[in-house]
Order: sequence, then structure tokens, then C-alpha cells
Amino acid sequence: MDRARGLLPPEGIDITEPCVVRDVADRVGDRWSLLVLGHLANAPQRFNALHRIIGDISKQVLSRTLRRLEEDGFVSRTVHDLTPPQVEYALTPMGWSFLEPMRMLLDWAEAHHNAIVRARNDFAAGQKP
Amino acid sequence: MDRARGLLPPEGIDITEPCVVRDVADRVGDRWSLLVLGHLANAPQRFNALHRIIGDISKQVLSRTLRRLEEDGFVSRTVHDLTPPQVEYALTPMGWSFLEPMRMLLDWAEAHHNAIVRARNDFAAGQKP
DNA sequence: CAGAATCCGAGCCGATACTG
DNA sequence: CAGTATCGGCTCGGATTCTG
Repeated sequence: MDRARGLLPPEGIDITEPCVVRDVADRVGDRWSLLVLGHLANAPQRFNALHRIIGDISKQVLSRTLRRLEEDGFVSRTVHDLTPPQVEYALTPMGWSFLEPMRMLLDWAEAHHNAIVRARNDFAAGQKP
Repeated sequence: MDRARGLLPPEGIDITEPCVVRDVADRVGDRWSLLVLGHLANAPQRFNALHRIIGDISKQVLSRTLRRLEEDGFVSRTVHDLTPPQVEYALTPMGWSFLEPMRMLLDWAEAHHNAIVRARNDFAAGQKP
């Protein structure tokens, strides 16, 4: 796949600051963050709305996920003082800007998902017998 | 940041298959995989060469990281039967193709690293006192 | 409605020691 | 040279229960 290579600078990829990418991977590489960001990209949502939409996430984990995303500036949390209380989560400008590389990743994942599954099976077949 | 919004389809982001992106995030979201892929993008490397270049990774963890990347088809492993033995790791075509979205992510991470650190500090300042 | 408290199990990371 | 074996610690995810 030489065309892929053509997209790179002569020296390949420069990984001089692993700590930098770690800050992103730590936040976004977990089980639910990408999913939550994807849903907030469709529309701002309240807590239980997100909980219903995603379905198989516990409130505990959703709470932690949202707070971490808020902590790193991907998501904003605004409290409307009503009864019953309403808390709305939305993407910050930084959260919006992250959607572009995120979309690249999702597209790549979808395009290569079958290849990954096949590679896994081939590897297992080569090890077992 | 409406320009970011303009890059998206009307409905935002479609997260209909969370399991698909999980297959990628599971492999690439860990502590070392991106770093290893970045170095193999520069040149194929042998085990101890990678170990020296990366520096602060144990042989144990490097071994596991490489095997998982091999298992999912990002990396190839070829044994040259010599004394002393030589094992060369290189990117597969799929591994090469992954460099493009990966580069997007790295660029974004570098561009927003300071903003993330600032957001973290602001959040901590808002909670503590 | 929007969480917090608590406890559990799984998996990853790391260091050290050993092997063909 | 290129790993494996073993053990420990830590964090993450999940289920359950309780609160303002």
C-alpha cells in the first residue's frame, strides 16, 4: 500500500511526545467516551436521556464518563435549577473540534472491521493446532 | 465553532455499531500501541531494537503489545532462523492504512494538549475550594 | 431527575527472574 | 537475541443500593 506511505513525511511518524497523545488516548480510549461524544454530537442531552439512548451503560459509569469528559474540556455541564432538576450535557468547542479526527477513526474502523476479525481468526488458527 | 459543525452530516455522528469502533479502540487505546506503531512506521525493527528505542517499556509489556498488534493484523512478525535469532516486526498494509487516521489524532492531540491541561486545572480549581 | 457510595471481578501495566 | 513465567498493584467497568 504505497499510496498510504505517500501521505507521510519522509521520516514517517514523529512520536517525540508520547505524553501528549496519552492525554487524549486516556480520555477517549475507554469503553464509552467515544459513544457518548457521538451522541452529544447529535444533540445536547440530559443525563437520563443519555442513559436511555445508550441503553447498556450503568448510571454509575455514565456519570464517571461524563465527569471525565467535562474535566478535560470535551463536554460542558449546565444545571437548570428546576424541580425536577435538569442537567444538560453538550459538546464544548473543543469537543466539536474533536469530531473530525474521531470521524476519521470511525470510518477507518468500519472499513477495516472485517479485516480485523479475519486477522484474529487467522492468528488463532495458526496458534492452536 | 460552526465550521466544525459544517463538516458533519445533518444528523451529526452515526454511532450505530459501537462494537465496531470498540475493536479498534481496544487495540489502539492502550498505553503503548500507538507508540509502537509510530516507531514501526519509521522502519521495521527487531525486538530489542524497539525495546531500546522506546526505553521505558518492559520486555514483558512490549512482547504482549506486539502480539496483540500482530493478532489483529496491524503488524507482521517474521523470524529469520539465524544464530543469534532475529525477529523482525513491520507494519502490514492494514497497519500502514491506519497511520492516516492515527496522524489526524496525533495532530489534534498536539494542537489541543495545552487546552486539555488548562481545562483540567480549571476543573480542579472549580471543585476544590 | 441526577446522581453518590460501596463492593466486586477483570485486565493492564510493571518489575523481576528465568530460558532456548 | 527474543522472548516466557510469575507476582503484585492499580484502574476500569459493572451491579446494587441509597439520596436530595
